[in-house]
Amino acid sequence: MLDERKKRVLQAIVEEYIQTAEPVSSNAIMNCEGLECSSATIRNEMAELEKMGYLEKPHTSAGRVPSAKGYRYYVDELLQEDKITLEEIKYISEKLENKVNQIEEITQIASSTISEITHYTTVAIGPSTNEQIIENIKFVLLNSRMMMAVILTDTGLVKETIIKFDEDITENQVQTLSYMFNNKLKGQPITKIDKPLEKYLVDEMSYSVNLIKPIIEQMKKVVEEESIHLEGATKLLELPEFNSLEVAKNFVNILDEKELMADMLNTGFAQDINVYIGEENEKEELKDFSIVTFKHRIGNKDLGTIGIIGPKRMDYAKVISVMKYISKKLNGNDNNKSE
Amino acid sequence: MLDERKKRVLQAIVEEYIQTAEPVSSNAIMNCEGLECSSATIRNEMAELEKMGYLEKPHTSAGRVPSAKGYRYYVDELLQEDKITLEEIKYISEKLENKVNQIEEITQIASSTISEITHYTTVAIGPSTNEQIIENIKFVLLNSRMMMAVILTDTGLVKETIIKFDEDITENQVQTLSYMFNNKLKGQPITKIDKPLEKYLVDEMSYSVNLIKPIIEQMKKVVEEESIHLEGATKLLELPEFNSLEVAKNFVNILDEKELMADMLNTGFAQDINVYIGEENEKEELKDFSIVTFKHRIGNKDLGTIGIIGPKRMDYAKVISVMKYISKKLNGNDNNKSE
DNA sequence: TTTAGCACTCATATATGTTGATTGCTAATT
DNA sequence: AATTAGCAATCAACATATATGAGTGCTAAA
Repeated sequence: MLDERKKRVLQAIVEEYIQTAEPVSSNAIMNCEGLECSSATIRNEMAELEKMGYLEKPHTSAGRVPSAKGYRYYVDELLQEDKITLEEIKYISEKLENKVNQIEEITQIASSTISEITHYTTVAIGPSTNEQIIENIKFVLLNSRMMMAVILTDTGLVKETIIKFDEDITENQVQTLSYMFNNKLKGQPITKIDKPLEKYLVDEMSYSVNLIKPIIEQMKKVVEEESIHLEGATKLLELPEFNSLEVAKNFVNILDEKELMADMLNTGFAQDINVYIGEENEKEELKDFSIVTFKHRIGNKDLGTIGIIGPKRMDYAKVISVMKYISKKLNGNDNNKSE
Repeated sequence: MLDERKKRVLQAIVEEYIQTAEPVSSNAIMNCEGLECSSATIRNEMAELEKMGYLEKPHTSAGRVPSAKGYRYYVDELLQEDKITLEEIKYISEKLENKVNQIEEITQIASSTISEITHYTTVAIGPSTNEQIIENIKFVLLNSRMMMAVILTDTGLVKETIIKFDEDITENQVQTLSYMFNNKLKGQPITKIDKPLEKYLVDEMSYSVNLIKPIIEQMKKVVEEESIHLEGATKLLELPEFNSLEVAKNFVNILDEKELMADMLNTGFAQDINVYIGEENEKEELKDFSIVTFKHRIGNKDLGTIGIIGPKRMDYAKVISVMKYISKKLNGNDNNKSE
């Protein structure tokens, strides 16, 4: 357990470092609130905090920098969560309330709003489709060789795809297909669109392979697609820690790897808001970054995940308060009178 | 007009510089084909070429670098276009023939193929929708307050969007709407989906505003959306000229600006393949890059534009031959026996 | 327990020297 | 008249030395 003054020192250092990105010296925080003592005293405290693992020194004659443990302590114990302004609350409300009709888009809008306010990069991923239940399937004949399939799920998600055939099809065929597919799939999880179904329809129901195969394949493909959405990809490049070309390149490459992003968003959801600081990230590539994520859900329905990715010295107070607010708004339990 | 040896020298310098990204010295090209003379002679030629504006010197004791004028001369007069290998031809054919069914996707596939082969960044933009003619409109009732609209155009383009209503709608309403819209819009340019139409339907045909307004607005929106597709965005970052953080950041920021990209692809199409070298680009931001574009069209139907963006010292020979080949393949006049 | 004082450390900045690639010119050669 | 060898001059790039100063850690006094 840290005594009161050590907490103060740690907090001051974390906050100063978040702001300046420069190692913090004993002088720099001497005049901070609640620290009315000399730099020498602070140096002593700093030395102890370092021994306990909360701080690090880049080199002997530099100031101190928070360690992962330091950030963690700060986030868990010291953070003050009221760093969201009234203007921001207003802005968020506007953005979200305007467009509540597009269920797929809402996560993206939330994600871009977060990026705008925090100036970090955000990643949004749609709901993991394979947990969803098919509510309805529509087939629409477009022309003699093209059909559109529309899949509706219980979460309100809509996936649509165009299917092309090598032979002509008729409105009648589409009708019976539509009936058949709905009959087999309504109320079933979306993963039931698979090879066995194709086999069943061809072998047992004696539909033509040329007809069924493209339908199943295309629907399967579109259903499995994960839609990842990046916002503010270049924002981090403005930060001083990205002044090394090495790091900047690295970051851009990370963002390019969609799978990594998806993984990142899909790990562990113990709390409503999850914070991973530097080395706490499972992926090696992310160990220089901090990540804050939350799931957008209504009831127990997963509607997507939003993550923010920033430097280890990200402004946790702001990020977390913004995330909490948006999460509350999205997930419906908003009893906040913002206007 | 340049004499034969000057041409040789210019060509050697351009090609060497494209390969190495280092200023080219008189020694370096002494043993090039058709240049059996001493470095001193080459130096004399180089000095003259510089005076004429084809070459530049970064500083006194460095080699020469081609100027924009130099590249231009090279592209117009000296370039040999057979820099596409058999493997590449095979690869392209495979990629393109595999997926000729998705009309929207084809431009993107072509674009990603080009990026893979050339190792530059490519940008693809869909056909400019507002020239297209509506062939058919389908409305599909999804549930009591959601409808999907599908628009088919003469180029085979399909746009679809979900429309939500504030009041319940019936299958019957959708039927008459569908009839009405098709009646008014079939054979019309896509730009006819506009405010006057809304006004007409509401005022003259006495449809409910609550019904018509969301339909028109949403369809208008989806039709106007420009779909820009980037491929290999990080590839250029590997090139030595992007070793300056300044340039790298600048590049990433450029790619982020969708409008700029769209503009870039939509300027001037005098030739089938257009080459803009450095300062020749209208946009200030692009003056350190070269851009090669071509339009994907069948007959006089515009199906999209593909552009490649690379350093001024891009491998024009390769890029142009790949682009020409793909353009030929896409645009149908392929009388090349590749297999 | 706190703090003033001071020697020590070390990244950063600046100046200075060295190297080597490359040019441009001149004079000799073809 | 055109080509080429030879050589001084140039200058970025690298390496090395020197100075600066911000910041610490320790000691001893308050």
